[in-house]
Amino acid sequence: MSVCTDKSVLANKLSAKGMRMTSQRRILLDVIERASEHLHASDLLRLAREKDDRIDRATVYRTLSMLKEQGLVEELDLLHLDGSEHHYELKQGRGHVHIGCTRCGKIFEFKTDLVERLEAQIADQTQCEVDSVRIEVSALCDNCRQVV
Amino acid sequence: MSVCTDKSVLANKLSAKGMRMTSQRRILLDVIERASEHLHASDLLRLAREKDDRIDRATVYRTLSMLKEQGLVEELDLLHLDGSEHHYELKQGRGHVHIGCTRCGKIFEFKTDLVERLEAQIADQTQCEVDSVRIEVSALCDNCRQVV
DNA sequence: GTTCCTGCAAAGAGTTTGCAGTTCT
DNA sequence: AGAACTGCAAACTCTTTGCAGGAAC
Repeated sequence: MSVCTDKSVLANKLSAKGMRMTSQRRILLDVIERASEHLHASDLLRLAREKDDRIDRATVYRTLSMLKEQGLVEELDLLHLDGSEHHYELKQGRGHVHIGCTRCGKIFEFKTDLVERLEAQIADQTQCEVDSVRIEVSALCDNCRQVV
Repeated sequence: MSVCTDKSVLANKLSAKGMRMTSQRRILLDVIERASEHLHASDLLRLAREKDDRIDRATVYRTLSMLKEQGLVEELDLLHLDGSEHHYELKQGRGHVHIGCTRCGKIFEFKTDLVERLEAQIADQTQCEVDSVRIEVSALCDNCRQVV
């Protein structure tokens, strides 16, 4: 696991927004950017502590909340397939859907233009100004269908 | 507020599934069926206690969890616009989306055939067997757009 | 030098569980 | 009679907050 020296994309964005950069934040941002899965707060805490074991839970929650406010990460529930934690991922282009398997708990991403179309419909038929769209599907995945 | 004597639709469905009917469940089912809004557990407890003040929190949670398992109610998060409670609604035909206003917290329902189409796409392009689709949109509603 | 951020510890919400007694079928 | 359900109380998980010291700008 590499030490994080260079400024990450997130760190640059945050600095640009005038937020302070601290060693804790640098570590947390790095973990979030490298994450291959959807992290929840306790994952993030554990991974961050591998780099600095004095990082506190409170810092993790405060950082996540700040990143959410700045529009850099998105909060998901992923259908609470494992407990009631929140999950976080880098804010991406819209157009993707999370499919969670109710049996094995695995999360799959599915890309579709229907999300954009949904936004267009809402803009068209309501007076609402859409901020974000969260689509979570519970399903039985290929593997689990064969096992059952 | 009327006393609930007749068997409700939910009660019939549950009996048909071989679940036991108790006075507590009858009250809870009645509240859920009459609800005009998306209830959370504490709403349900409060409303149920208007009819029988000995009903316990644990019974509410156990009943909700049973109804969820039986596929009669659906759990929503409604974007956690007010805290991190779960919300519940009667399981309906799919095709509807929840739009939550980030400013006033009000929840709007929006009907669209895109949900069905999404399911069709998933069935078509993945090996997953869809169980349910939850779409939650955060937005600024008409009223709040004018105020800001 | 001021403002913001941090760790610590404690509190808070929301939910779940073990148990002994009660109710349903 | 037997299984399922209930209230009570305690526990548990996830998250937030107040505070005093420390780091960033």
